[in-house]
Amino acid sequence: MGQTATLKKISAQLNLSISTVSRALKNHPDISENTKRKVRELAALMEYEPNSYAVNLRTNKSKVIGLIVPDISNTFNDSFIAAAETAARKAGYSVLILQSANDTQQEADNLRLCRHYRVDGILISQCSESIATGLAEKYNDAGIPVVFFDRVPDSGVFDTVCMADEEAATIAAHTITTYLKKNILALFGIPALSISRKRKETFLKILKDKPGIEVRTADCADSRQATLEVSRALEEKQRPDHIFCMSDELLIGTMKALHATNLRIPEDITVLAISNGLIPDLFKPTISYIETSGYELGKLAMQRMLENLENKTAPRTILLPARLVEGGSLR
Amino acid sequence: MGQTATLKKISAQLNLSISTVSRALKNHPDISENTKRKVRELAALMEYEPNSYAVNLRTNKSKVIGLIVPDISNTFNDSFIAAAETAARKAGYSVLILQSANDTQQEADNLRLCRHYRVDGILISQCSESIATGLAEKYNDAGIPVVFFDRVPDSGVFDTVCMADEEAATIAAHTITTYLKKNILALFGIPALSISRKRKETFLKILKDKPGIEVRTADCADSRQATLEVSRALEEKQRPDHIFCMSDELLIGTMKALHATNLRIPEDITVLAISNGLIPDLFKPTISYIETSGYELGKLAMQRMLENLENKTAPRTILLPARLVEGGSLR
DNA sequence: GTGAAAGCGCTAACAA
DNA sequence: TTGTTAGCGCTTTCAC
Repeated sequence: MGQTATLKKISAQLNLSISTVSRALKNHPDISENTKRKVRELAALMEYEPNSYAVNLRTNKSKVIGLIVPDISNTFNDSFIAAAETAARKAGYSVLILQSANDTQQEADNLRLCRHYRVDGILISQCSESIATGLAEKYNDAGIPVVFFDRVPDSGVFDTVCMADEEAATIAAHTITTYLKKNILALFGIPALSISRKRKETFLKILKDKPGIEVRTADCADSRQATLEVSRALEEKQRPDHIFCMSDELLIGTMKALHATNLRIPEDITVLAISNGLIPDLFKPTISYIETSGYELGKLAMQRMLENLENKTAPRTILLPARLVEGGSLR
Repeated sequence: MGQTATLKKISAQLNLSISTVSRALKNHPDISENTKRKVRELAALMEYEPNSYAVNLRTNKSKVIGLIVPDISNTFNDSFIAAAETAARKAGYSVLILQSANDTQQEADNLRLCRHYRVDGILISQCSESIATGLAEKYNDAGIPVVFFDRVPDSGVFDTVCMADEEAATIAAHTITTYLKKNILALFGIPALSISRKRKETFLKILKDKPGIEVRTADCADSRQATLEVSRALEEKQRPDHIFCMSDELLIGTMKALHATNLRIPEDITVLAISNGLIPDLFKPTISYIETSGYELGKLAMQRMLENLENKTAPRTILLPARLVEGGSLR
């Protein structure tokens, strides 16, 4: 590390004690203006930067927030991260980002790393339901706030920030009745996640007893599987006249399948997605979508975290309202 | 923080000294198997996790690598980050991700934060040319390796990992002669960045003296501006028969403009981009592109960083070879 | 207005 | 094989 400036070195140069220098840099009222000036000047010259490790060891505050996501490279997660980082920075916090790669073991490792780095709080979008939830309780008890976002656990005992899933699914279902669609293919994510289950249940409940509406659903692990499911459905004699995708990933898979056909949107088939907003705009016509803004969610989640860091309050469930953004894929 | 386990607490419970416990957990040969077993059991029970701040203060190694990017939410950067994080994790490092938001001041702040957190190394995609470069020299001198990626400085005195820009631009130019294109619109990023300049210069040099080829270029700050430039060019009486985009962002802007017309790809106009690979596949037909894999680059850059951390060697310039991925947008 | 000293949790040289 | 001790850089109480 070469010659890093420390309080000791500064104090030696100025013939002052370490504590005086420390106080001077903190603008402590006890210290004379003259001393403060001298200290500050030398500190600037030597490019003094407090050693966070010493500070944290002493104060037991790391000013770091752990952010655990299943995967960074995902238009939703990355805009979430971008917003969260910005909000944290404003409050003097940094963000340690950890990927779980949809792996339960790695998710547990990440929680361990958060302990290792003594993070002040944890923001997590869980990949496995059980593990994270179990550990979260302990962290909360230990005074480390845990805020779940996007992929949140079901029970109401944790702080959660996510889309209004029921509302979004309701909008999606109502669109179908509004546009008089008859033959629906609806794609959802893996049912292990509460976010998938919630959206699917609500969606189906509303359409269930509607006469003359045929709904077929598929649980897709990824975009590739969505392509497969859509291609298969399109080959059947009663092909869908409407496809609903609960995420960007599934929309991408769907469009790949549609592009392989000559079907026109919206004349021959209509499409609706739940999306972060970038992807749907790339198609012609643009795809109508129900917005889930990673950016907004990131801002909200970090705000909630900072609140908890201020003083821990009772768990709250924060829902980001859903809204329909009209593209050209409905008719 | 409640009751965090520490060496002290463990040693008290077992009537051992702190150092014995420390050594036992490190599997030091001096310690008896019996003691090791007892210590490990209690440590597991108490969920002991070494306090990284104490460790780092003592060892002067943080096991953290600072990763500074202009912006996280960008398909290139996020796949880079994902790959870099994975590679770092395997080597026992964590990654502190900092955004510069294309702001020189914030970039300088991020470098300060890296000092504050005493990161072991810095990976940076710079947003301003001068600042980062100046500081990097100092860090390197202080024994903190700095590796530039993607948006790298020109001079050969730093470690850099990026695409083979000249090669990519060469491929792009040759495609034009191969397909007998006559009227080219070529979009580049802001010229303040060496990556833009390099690609543009090479591209133009090759096409310069080719008879019968008309090249028009535009420097675009973002996707919106690309849309504008393309729309404008398409309205002219001598409209382009080929558009080249040096990035995904510019491709998105270009396609938005093309979607607003009735021009068919590739019959009426052809398109080629330099891209990370996700975006071009969303269109119909898919867009041909010269691949710049954020994922590959992230892996390479982190490998180079780890090498430097092992033992610092002379700066090296690592280039990721370019390759053309054929879609349906050329003819 | 300034200094001395203790201690955060850990490692490692030295002692026993 | 285990214990003692010093010290990493900082904050903070207490003393002067």
